[in-house]
Parts: sequence; C-alpha cells; structure tokens
Amino acid sequence: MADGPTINTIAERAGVSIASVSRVLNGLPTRQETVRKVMAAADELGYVRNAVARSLKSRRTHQVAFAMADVGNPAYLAMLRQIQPVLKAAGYRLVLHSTDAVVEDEIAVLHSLGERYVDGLIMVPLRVTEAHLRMLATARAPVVIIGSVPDGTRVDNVRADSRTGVRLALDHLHALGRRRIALVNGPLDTVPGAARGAAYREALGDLDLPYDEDLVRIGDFYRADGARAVAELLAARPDIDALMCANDLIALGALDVLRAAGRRVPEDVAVVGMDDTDLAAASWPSLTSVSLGSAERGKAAAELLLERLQGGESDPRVVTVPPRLAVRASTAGPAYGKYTDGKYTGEMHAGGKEGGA
Amino acid sequence: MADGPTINTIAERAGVSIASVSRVLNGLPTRQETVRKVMAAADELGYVRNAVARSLKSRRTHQVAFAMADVGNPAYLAMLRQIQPVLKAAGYRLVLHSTDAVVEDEIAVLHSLGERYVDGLIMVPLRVTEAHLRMLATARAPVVIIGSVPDGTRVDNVRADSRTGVRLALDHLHALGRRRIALVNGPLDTVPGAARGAAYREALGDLDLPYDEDLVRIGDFYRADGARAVAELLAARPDIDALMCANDLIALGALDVLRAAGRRVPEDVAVVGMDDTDLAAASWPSLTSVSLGSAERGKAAAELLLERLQGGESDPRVVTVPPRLAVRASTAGPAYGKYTDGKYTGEMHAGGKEGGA
DNA sequence: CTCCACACGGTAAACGTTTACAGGCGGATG
DNA sequence: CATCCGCCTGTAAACGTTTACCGTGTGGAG
Repeated sequence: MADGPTINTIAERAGVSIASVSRVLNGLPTRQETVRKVMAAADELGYVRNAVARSLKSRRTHQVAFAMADVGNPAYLAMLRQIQPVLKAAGYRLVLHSTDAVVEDEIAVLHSLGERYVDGLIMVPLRVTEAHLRMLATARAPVVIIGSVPDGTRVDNVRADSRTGVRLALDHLHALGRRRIALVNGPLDTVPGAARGAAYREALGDLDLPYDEDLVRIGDFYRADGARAVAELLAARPDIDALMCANDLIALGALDVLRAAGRRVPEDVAVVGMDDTDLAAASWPSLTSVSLGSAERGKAAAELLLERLQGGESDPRVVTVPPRLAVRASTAGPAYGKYTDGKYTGEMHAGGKEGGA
Repeated sequence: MADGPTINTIAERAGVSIASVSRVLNGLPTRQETVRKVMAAADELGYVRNAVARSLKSRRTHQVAFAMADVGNPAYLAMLRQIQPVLKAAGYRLVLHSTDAVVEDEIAVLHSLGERYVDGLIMVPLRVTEAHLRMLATARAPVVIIGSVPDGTRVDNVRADSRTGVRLALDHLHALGRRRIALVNGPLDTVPGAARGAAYREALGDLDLPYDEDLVRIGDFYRADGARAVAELLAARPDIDALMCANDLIALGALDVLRAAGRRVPEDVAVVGMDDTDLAAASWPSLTSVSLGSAERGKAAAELLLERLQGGESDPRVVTVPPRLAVRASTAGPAYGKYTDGKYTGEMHAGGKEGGA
C-alpha cells in the first residue's frame, strides 16, 4: 500500500513534463514518440489516475447519490436496481443513503450536496416538508424527486398514480362480481395511506357501491397489522367478499387469517395487494397486486438526472408512471399458476440468485 | 446553482486569512473574536466544506465501496442492510457496485481502488480467480472479502459455513424421522453449489444414510428450476419423504409442485430451504430454512474494514459466521405459525414499509 | 540563406483545502 | 524602560490533476 505513482513520477521516468503526461493520458494530440514513452512509463509503474484530484480540477465527481428510507423496502430496492445500471452505463458511481425515514436525515443529505461529493441526487422523501422545499430551492446540485411535490416546486419529479392503481384493483374485483370490498389501509398520516384511502372511497363511488366505514381498517404497513385488522374485520362483517390491501405485507397477513378462518381464497374472499413485490408471486395462493411501477420510476428518475447533468437549464419536468395490475391466483382463482406435467402456466419471475458460501 | 462560497470568500468577508478560516472550521485554538467573525461570515454565506478538496489534501475520502453481483439477491441485500448503518455511524459514505456476476467487473472494481475515490472496499466475489488474487495482493486500499479465499491470501475475510448449515438441516430432518432425503442443488461449478453438494453427501454418511444418486437433482438457483427438478424427482422416486433445497427459491418451486401433486407438506414430504430470506417466512406453508448469516457476515465485514481503516497493519483476520436453522411449518408442521383468536403463534418478521405514492 | 508558420512541449496557475513556518503584537518580568 | 516569551495570525506550499500560454525547433517557402 505504498504511495502510488502520480503523473509526476511518470513525467520523471519518461523524461517529459507533467503537462505532456496529462495530454497523453487524455488523448490530446501529441507526438507519437512522446505517447510511447509516457505509456510505457505508466504501464511499468501501474499508474491509475487519481479521481479526487481530477474531480477537484474538473468540478465533476462522476458520482450520483440515491437517498431513500430503507433499502430493505422492496419498492426502494426495485428503484435502486434500475437506477444502478443506468448510472453505471453513463459512467457514474452510486452513493447510497438510507435516511431511516427521518426527516432530519433527508435534510442533511440535501445540505451535504454543498460538499460537492456528488454531481446530482435522486431522492425519495418520506413526506415533503417546508424544510425540504427550502433546501430544494437552494440545492447546490441537480435533484430529482421520486414522489409528489407541490405544484410550482422547481425540481424534476417522478410520480406514481396510486389513485388509478386502487381504481384498477376495484374495477377488477367488481368485474369478478364482488360487491362487499373492504379496505385494509396503513396510517392516514402517511402519504401513501392518505392517497389510498381517498382513492378507495372515490372508486367505490364510481362503481355505485356504498362507502361503509365498517369495511375500512387502519393498521401499520406490516404483516401482523394486516392479520390483526382482518381478524377484526371478519368478526364485524363476516359477509365481505373481497379485500383491498394497502400493500403486499398486509395482504400476506390477510391470507394467514383467512386461511385460519377456513375462508377459501379467492372463492369466498378475493384478495388484492399493492406494490407487486417478490412476495406477491411467492405467496400461496399467489397474490394479485397493484404495481405502482417502482422500477419504472427509478429508471425514469435516473434518466431525468442524467439529462440534467449533461444538458441544461430547462424547466423542471414531471413524469407520471402509470400503475399496472398483476393478476394472480388470489383473485383469478386456482386455475391460475399451476404446474401440470412439469409445465408452469402462470407468470414467471426472476428471483435473486443465490450467493452464499 | 451559482458557485458556492469557498474559504476564500469567507476570509475576505471576515477580513482574515484563509488559514484562520480553516482553523476555525476545524476547531483549532483561535481567538474568540476571530471565531465569531468567521462563523458569522460562514453562516451568512451558507458555506459548506468542499469534500473533494478536503480529500485531496487529507488523502481520505470517507467513502467505502461495497461490491457484489446484484443487490436484488436477498443474501447481498441482507449484507448491505447491515453494512450501511455501521459505515454511516463511523462517518463513511457507501458506494455501491453491482458486478452482475462478471469477473472482469470485479477485477475492474479492484483496479479502480487506485483512483482513490474510496478508503476501502468490501467485496463478495462470485468466485476467486488467479486474477483476483493478483489484484488483491497489490490493492491500493484495504479490502475485506466476504466468502472463502485460499489459505495464505493476505486479506481480511468473512466466511459462512454452509457445510454445518446443511448438516443442521439434515440432522433436523433425521430427528423428525425422515430417511429418504433428496437434494435439489444448483450448478456444481458455483462455489455454493459445490459446497452444498459435498456437505449433503458427508452429512448423509454421518447419519448412516446411504448416498443415492437418484435423490440428487441439479438445476439453476431459481424457482422454475426447483419446480422442474422436483417434478422429475417425484416421478423417479415417489417415496421421498424430505427435500433439502439449495436455496429458498428452489424450495418455493418445490412447494408448488408438491402441492400440485397432492403431497402434503410436511406430513408427506418435509421441505427445507436455504438462506432464510423474506420469502421463507412469506410462503405457505412457511419454509424452514438454513440461515447462513448474511446479515452477520455483512456486519462483521464492515467492522473489520473500519478497524483496518483506523488502525493498522495487523495480520489478516478470518471470521467465520455460524449457520442457524430457522424452523417453520414446512418441517415442523401446521401447528407452527397459526393465527388463533387474532394472536399469532409463530415468529414475527419485519418486512419493508411501504413507500410509494 | 532568411524568415515565417506551425507543431509540440514545457512552465505555471488554478481547483479548495490543510498545515508548517515565521512574523507581530502584547504582556510579563527584570 | 528594555527584553523575552507566547499566543495568534498570515504567508506559502502542498495534495494530483488540467489547461492557458508561451517558447523552441523544425520544415517549407521565398
């Protein structure tokens, strides 16, 4: 781990000036003989350009930050998986920030842009506060926000459309003949919780179904909360024939309880999840789920940022990614997704490859 | 996005030299009056230290790289989730590299250490080639390898113990009275595949069970491969009473086929997966799975690297993380993990929180 | 043979910090 | 009142690049 060679070392060994070395390394026009000498010296010394010094001079780090609450969350993970290759292809490294859903941490990340250790930032804020908006207005590097931002905010912005997503699910359930569709939601003071609750009510109206408070349960976004809520629901309203769950974990909890209660899925109760995570395809019965396009949002955000980094000072752009309904066995029935004669008749999905050892 | 203030701007405004500014910002002894002036100027200008210039001078970037094949893989993700907070707490940023399981990419990452854009690296190589060893020997920054490395390699190293892991699983199955235990493995030219195959054979021997080639199937590490392999297996050897699967995805495929074939799990056939991913707890029946301690390995690697960064030139260390068997319904039976009276009697796990909208 | 143009390459400044060194000023001491 | 000692602070160099600018040497043309 001795000090590596610098451009000076090479210049000395090749008997030329550091300027010539730099020119050769950057492919600027140089005499053939000089090129040869410099290359030879660089090879022998195992020279590698110092990225820090280069960044200082060029004012570009070729790094981009991605900040979200928690990589463990499948939605963020899906974004990350799309963002990474896009950036890599463009020659950027990816710096990862987990903010643990703490607003101060998010602000700190925005502030740290002033340190200029990255050329740009993609951020998924938990919720957008006044402080966020202030920091965004004076950010020292281009930022793309994934999530909704107040009208007029001067920042590139990629949104999902959970309203349409909920509607897709309810239309699907309605088409299957379900009429007593309950909602198992997350906390209403979160952005997704509020949006999904409102969308549910609205979609019911459009389907000419009555809104019934008894059919709505609030818990947290985890499996145990879903289970608890559905247990209560079954006790209060044994006649429900469909469950709209605010995410896939809640839906898994719902499946647990329905199974324990002897209700068949989907014959007695159809279940729809949300986010279309790996878990949806893995569960049994496999779970119909609304995809809010996390992957697509990640990709779009990365592309917006790259354009901004290369190009210019255009007005902020807003991209809205449409939702998609992934229909599986929990609504479509057991005919869906079966192995017969060693052949699988459902959707295939690529999981992660094993890497232990 | 105008050019931010530098210590020069501050020096001018405060009427002092840049040296004084630097001293104040670094908390070196300075007259109270000067501190006041500098702080005031810095505040008014919204000054933030330039990390690049600082790194150039101090030869420390406060960044660490983590390189693995694919963040989508739950095993790597588990590592990442542990590595991130440890580094963050120590004031390091995390640069993420996905190598897509391409050896050249891994070598490129090792080479890029010469650019000095990070202070250290944690790497999970797909397999360790001659080229790896050469690069490791001359690496320009401390490296910690997760995975096994030939004896004598001078590098910090965190290992799993899949041999013991497989043995844990087979002992468990044996204790449940199972005697015809099949293995559904991944390709033998991968490190995990080879290790698990050998461990299976060895463990069978120790249990005085015969090794029967018909009971071993090779496919890839995905769900569809698992399904295919188990379908063949059932045809060839309808009398099997347990399945050891080389990872959780394979095990899910196995569950699909067993269900389709009308075999009860675990009454007729017990199933064990490997890696103990989220999917294991999500599936139905929930899946008994061997954890190879991905999370612990990630944490250990991060801690080793930090020590190395702070401290010194001790000899390379090897940490081996013991495996653990997570027993669930696919072997322990339906009594495990039930909701009764709204209470859950199984293991609870925290999934990701929803973050869309 | 002289002059000019041009290609090439060297010198030095700059990017924004940190830090070794030296100078200045004030106070304490003789 | 003179001297010395310390505390602060300023000057400048250094980290490893890139690049503007200028000088030198070569070849060709007149």
